[in-house]
Order: sequence, then C-alpha cells, then structure tokens
Amino acid sequence: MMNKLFSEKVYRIIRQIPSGKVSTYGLVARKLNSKAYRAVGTACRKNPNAPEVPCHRVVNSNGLVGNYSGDRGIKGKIVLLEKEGVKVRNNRILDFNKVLHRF
DNA sequence: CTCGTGACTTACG
DNA sequence: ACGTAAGCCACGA
Repeated sequence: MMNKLFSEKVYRIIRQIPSGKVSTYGLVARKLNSKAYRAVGTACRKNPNAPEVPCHRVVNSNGLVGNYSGDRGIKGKIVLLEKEGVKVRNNRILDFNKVLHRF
C-alpha cells in the first residue's frame, strides 16, 4: 500500500461521506488544512481505489457536479448520485444545502 | 529541479 | 446568470 500522503488523506475524508450526501473539493482541502482544491481533484482523477472511495459524492463548491472519470463520465456520476438519493438537474445538485455533508 | 496538466475556487465585469 | 482571469496545490515526465 503506497502512501501518497495527500491522496491518502483525501481518500480518508471522502470515505467519511455518508450515502445520499455530497461534499465539495474545497471542504475536503480545507479539512486537510490546505488550499489544494485542485490537488484533491487530481487525487480523485487517478482514483486507484475506485469502489473503496466514493469520489462521486464530491462535487464543486457552487453545487455543480463537475467532472468524473467513471464508466460514463459525468453522466455516470449523476446516475450514481441519483441512485444514492441525490437529485441532480442539468449537472447541478438540487437542495445542495440539504445534501451537503459537513465535517 | 522545471514544466505542464487538472474531477477546483474565487473575483470581476 | 455567464465568461474570463488569476490563484491555488499535488503529481508525473
């Protein structure tokens, strides 16, 4: 198990997001006491722990779903979120404030 | 070490 | 609300 430090920390935070909830890259970065918003996304993009880490529950700060490197890209991410109970409309999270998980 | 890239964020017009 | 610009950080070549 290789330690990528930052990535590992990111994965640990994301793993804490319960089903039906979402979080933002900014919040995760903030939790790490860093401003590495992009690094968080980069870590997820590699995503070596696909099913272990629910990266699909991480969205942009403004409520946009953002991007995804899954089977069907952004579309697949939306499908997953909908399955979890998160309503998505035109790449935007509905009731963003309600489904937003706070650490 | 330097450079380019990216699943980002905030600010401004 | 929308597009652009600048700032930000980790990682691979």
